[in-house]
Amino acid sequence: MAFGKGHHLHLVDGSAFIFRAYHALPPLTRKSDGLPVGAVSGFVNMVWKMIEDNKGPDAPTHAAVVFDKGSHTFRNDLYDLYKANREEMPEDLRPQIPLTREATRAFNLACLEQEGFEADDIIATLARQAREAGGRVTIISSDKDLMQLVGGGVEMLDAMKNLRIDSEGVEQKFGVGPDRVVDVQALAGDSVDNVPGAPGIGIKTAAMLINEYGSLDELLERAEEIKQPKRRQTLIEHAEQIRLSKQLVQLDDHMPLDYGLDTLEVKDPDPEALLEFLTKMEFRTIVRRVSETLGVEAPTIVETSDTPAAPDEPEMPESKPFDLEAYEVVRDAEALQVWIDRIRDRGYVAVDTETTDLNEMRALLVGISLSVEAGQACYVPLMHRDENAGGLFDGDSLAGGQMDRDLALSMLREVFEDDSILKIGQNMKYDAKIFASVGIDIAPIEDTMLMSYAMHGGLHGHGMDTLAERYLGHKPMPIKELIGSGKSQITFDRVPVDKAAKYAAEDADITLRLWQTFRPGLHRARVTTVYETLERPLVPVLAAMERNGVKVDRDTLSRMSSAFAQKMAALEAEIHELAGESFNVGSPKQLGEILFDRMGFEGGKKGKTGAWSTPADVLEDLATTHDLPARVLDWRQLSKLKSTYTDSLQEHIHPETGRVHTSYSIAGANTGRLASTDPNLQNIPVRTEEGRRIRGAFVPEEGNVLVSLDYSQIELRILAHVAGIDALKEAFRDGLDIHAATASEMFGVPLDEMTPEVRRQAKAINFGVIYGISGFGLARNLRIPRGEAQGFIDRYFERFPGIKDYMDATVKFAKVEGFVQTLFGRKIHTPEINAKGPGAGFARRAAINAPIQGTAADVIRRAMIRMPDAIEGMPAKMLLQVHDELLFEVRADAADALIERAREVMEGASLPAVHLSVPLIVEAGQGQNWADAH
DNA sequence: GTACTCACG
DNA sequence: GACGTACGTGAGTACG
Repeated sequence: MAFGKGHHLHLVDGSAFIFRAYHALPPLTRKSDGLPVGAVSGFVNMVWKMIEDNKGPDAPTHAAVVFDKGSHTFRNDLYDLYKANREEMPEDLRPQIPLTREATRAFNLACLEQEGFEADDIIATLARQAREAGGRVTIISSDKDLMQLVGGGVEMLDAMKNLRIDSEGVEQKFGVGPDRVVDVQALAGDSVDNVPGAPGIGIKTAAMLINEYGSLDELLERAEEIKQPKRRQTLIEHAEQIRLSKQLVQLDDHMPLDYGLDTLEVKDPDPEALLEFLTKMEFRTIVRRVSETLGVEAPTIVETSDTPAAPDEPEMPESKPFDLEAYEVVRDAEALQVWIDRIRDRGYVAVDTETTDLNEMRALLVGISLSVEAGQACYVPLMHRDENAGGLFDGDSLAGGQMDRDLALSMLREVFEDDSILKIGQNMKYDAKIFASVGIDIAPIEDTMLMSYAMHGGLHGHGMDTLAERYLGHKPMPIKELIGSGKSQITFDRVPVDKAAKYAAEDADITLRLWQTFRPGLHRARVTTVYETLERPLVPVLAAMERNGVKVDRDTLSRMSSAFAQKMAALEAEIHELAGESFNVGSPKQLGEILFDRMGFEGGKKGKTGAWSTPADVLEDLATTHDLPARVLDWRQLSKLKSTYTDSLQEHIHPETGRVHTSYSIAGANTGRLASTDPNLQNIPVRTEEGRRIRGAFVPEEGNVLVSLDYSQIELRILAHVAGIDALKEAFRDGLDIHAATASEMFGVPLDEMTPEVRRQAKAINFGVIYGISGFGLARNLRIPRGEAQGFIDRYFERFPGIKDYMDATVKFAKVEGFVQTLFGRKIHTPEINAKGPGAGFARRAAINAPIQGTAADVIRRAMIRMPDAIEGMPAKMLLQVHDELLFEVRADAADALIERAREVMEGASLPAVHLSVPLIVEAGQGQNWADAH
């Protein structure tokens, strides 16, 4: 039947339905296996309600559900920042997307989507066609972007509020008729979609201007006539940006479509197909309702034994015991295919890789374990060596009974790179890097370690052993049983396959069970957003940075090592001479005996073990009166630089890449900071001239430069914001030297009369505040009497009373709730806060510091997560993060462009989630090595 | 394996 | 009134 006069087309904004369903509903999982289906369930209910509500005389004759497809549209080509501030799609929503398509078809509704276009464009095109054919259209959506389509037989319907929107409704919302909505939107911009518009002009002003001038074109043409000088200037200066904005908001109603309106005719749902889908999803209520309405018998949904924990129950599930004998060894393609089918059926899989090395850059893939259901897991051995062939010549031959590695990987690739299948791992960054090394880009992912970090940060570690014991009541098989320890340790590929399989499959099994346990907990603890925006998206970003590595010049380090060794030998001789005897300068115990027992110096302290303690500050005091401690300090500095940096860094240069590849632990630091290990590249010297030379060994490849961008005073800025200190905020807004400003405020010294000494004291106090200041700590840091330090603190609190209030409030919150929070919702638990004794002081200061340090950590995490997209296409790589600094390597001619782009991302990183009342400022530098890039 | 020391933010 | 303290990390060395 050809669409025409008297016909009525319903166009449903399907993507909006999905997001509404996802965010409005608690996380629902399919009972039998834990598959996330909350959004599907909500979607199905909304579609069903829509169908029921629209029966009767005005029922649609034609209908379609329209979806967005892909994230890149022609609008991104017009403006690369379009929708750039959108948070990533939550990963537990991703596998539900194909299911909503399936649901639509199960309802016998046309399901439309097209690559490169938004759902809105398809809707616009169909609405135009229907109107031109003389029919009526109802758009089921509340999206204001669609309001431009209203009029001439087109209406909108907000299905949630059951509200019809016609031309009049649009005029109420925008102050202009539907035909001028685009003009108003172009002027006002849209923060949600990141449409720039004209700065300082909102919907109200935009509507007024359009009404006055009739149209946007007219307005821009006659902008000179505008009376308000500022507004006139804005419109003239931003005319291009406004025209671009119009292009962005203007829907394309002439899309090429492969189907006509005629094909969208409404058909009744086929009860069998619909109920089959709903039964598969295990939606009991809707199955019953649909059956009743359609007058058919409801199919039964099989009850399964492993019921997930109810919301208030503890997180320990009553689960199947672990049975190592039940695990399967996959030895051929047929067996692997069976597992792949099971995975596709489920939509998710727990994965674990076994390798030859804990360091991903050296590690070779040995085998892969998979699990799709608690208690059921398999191991796919790939590169195990023949344990019996330990001889001189056949020691490297492969053990029998293993699949061809390349075949197995090509089969698994289809699953690991499939957008609709969730891959669950414990510390997925490790596995992602291993897979990257064999050319597999694993996504989307879920990480049980990071789920635990988001939920239990501060309570305990997040390694698999800890989590399995705490939350599954199960102690995993220790790896030592397989590979031994110490000198006789072997690599995993030497472990017999059958033994290896039990260990490996158990890990996948545990990971799957942890995921099932943690999933509901994440929402209950209200940290889903933290996990989804600050933890999980960081995994691929860090994996890429670590694989990039940073080039380190071996010769520079080697020359420095030799020079240090010579100087140390000379100092050592001098020290022995001064001491009158030979001893190990590197032994604090022996040094203490020389200094305090034999030479009779005062001021030494003994440690827990009764040995003398000789930290640098004590030696510094002694150095004022004697040469020996001074020489020891020099020796220690060189010793540190040599062993920790110039020597050890050389050993970390990767033989193939010639670069140093650190590893970041995401869940290591309690506050949300990253930690760098193996080697630690977050503590490369910078404070002394001698040490700073080590940074000179960090270099770019030929034709490139290193670019460093760092947040200026980010923690103090955050403090000013969270504690609401107006004086500090103003100082930051005015771009003042914050330590000098603090000193001026405290001591009444005018800024232009500030002395370095007074500024230094204020600086120490500023840092002290962030650390949960104490008179003792400040006194020690500034080397002043304790009473004087306390006086400073009292004066500071007097000048900035908000700080004290903030500290007290934070501690009180921690005592009541057991945790503190960052501005982005990260929780840091404080289990010791109510303890008695000295521990209470530590916990108190940690609780004060955590929200500040943690918020800063969250900010740079957000910047890092956005960075790959922001610098896409530029000849630049992000290499390192050092808490408030990001280091890039970029082709020399693109350095300035990179700085501009990266700075924009970093300075705007808190948005749109948090609007700080102080600006975030990023300082940038570039050079031929890391020292010069500062 | 623990303690001490010291490099960074 | 005494006690013991700046916050967060990782790594190398000595020593038991």
